[in-house]
Amino acid sequence: MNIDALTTAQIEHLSDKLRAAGLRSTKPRLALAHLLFGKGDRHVTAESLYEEARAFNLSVSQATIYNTLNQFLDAGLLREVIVDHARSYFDTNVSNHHHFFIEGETRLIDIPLDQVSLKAVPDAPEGYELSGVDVVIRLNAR
Amino acid sequence: MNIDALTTAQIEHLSDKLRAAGLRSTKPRLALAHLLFGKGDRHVTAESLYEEARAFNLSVSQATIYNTLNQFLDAGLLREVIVDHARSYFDTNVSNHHHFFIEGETRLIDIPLDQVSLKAVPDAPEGYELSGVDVVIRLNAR
DNA sequence: ATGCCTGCAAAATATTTGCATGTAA
DNA sequence: TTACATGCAAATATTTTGCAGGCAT
Repeated sequence: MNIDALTTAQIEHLSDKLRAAGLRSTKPRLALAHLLFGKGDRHVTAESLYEEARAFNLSVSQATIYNTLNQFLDAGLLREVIVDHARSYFDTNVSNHHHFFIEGETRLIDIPLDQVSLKAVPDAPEGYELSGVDVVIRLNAR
Repeated sequence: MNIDALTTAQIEHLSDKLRAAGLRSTKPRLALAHLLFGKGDRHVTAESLYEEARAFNLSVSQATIYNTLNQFLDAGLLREVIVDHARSYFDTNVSNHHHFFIEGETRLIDIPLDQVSLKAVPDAPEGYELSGVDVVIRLNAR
């Protein structure tokens, strides 16, 4: 399986998505966009995406993986989830929701927003404005 | 100001705390414990504690700062707060509570537990057990 | 005396960046 | 053609670790 197996319609769709985000449609970006957005919501790390890319017969450098993830992030195509100081996680689901994080594994699970809403959000301190609320529920294997 | 300015009572108190945690009472640990626990709840990074230690006329290496923070963490004297992949934060308040994090600054603010409790905590997926719930409210300067 | 601590420097890890080359528009 | 992308390697930043010497118990 590789990028040449994609249909013209798939490529057009991804190209449009990239251009709508202000990014040029290039082969590495198309392939990474396909991996990221082609099969529903998912979570990746730079490393997991790099390995997937190679399995997809795409020769991208790690720098391009990082650069692409950061560009997609800036463009609002991805969301970053900070749960582990060892590694950055990226979520293709950019809507408001929260996460389970399994300690010791490299794995996140989405929690729909309605299953974990807050009773009340405290006011931001004077001079600051709220930019986001992240809830992380940490799990251990039983 | 340096560690020799501490009273015998202060030193005894900190020594007891260290020994109760299963750690030997050494000069670097006493001084760091004084900085960490001597003035109410606070948040530090390895770097901020390192600078404070030097201002306190304590010559500790960065390795000792990191090792000590990790030992205190393992002993339950500190809690780690994961909000930023650039750096680790340690909180001397180990009770259940949440945080404001100011984007672009190196600063955390505690939120008392009763100001931000969840309506409901979702069940852990089969095979896992809940280990903690972290709420981070991100702020930007207005 | 023994085992835990510490400092120093080197290693390990994740991520970013400079620069020359390549490619989309 | 021109500006943006990419690959490679080197740089950066944080944290961890190996080892020799020091200190608490």
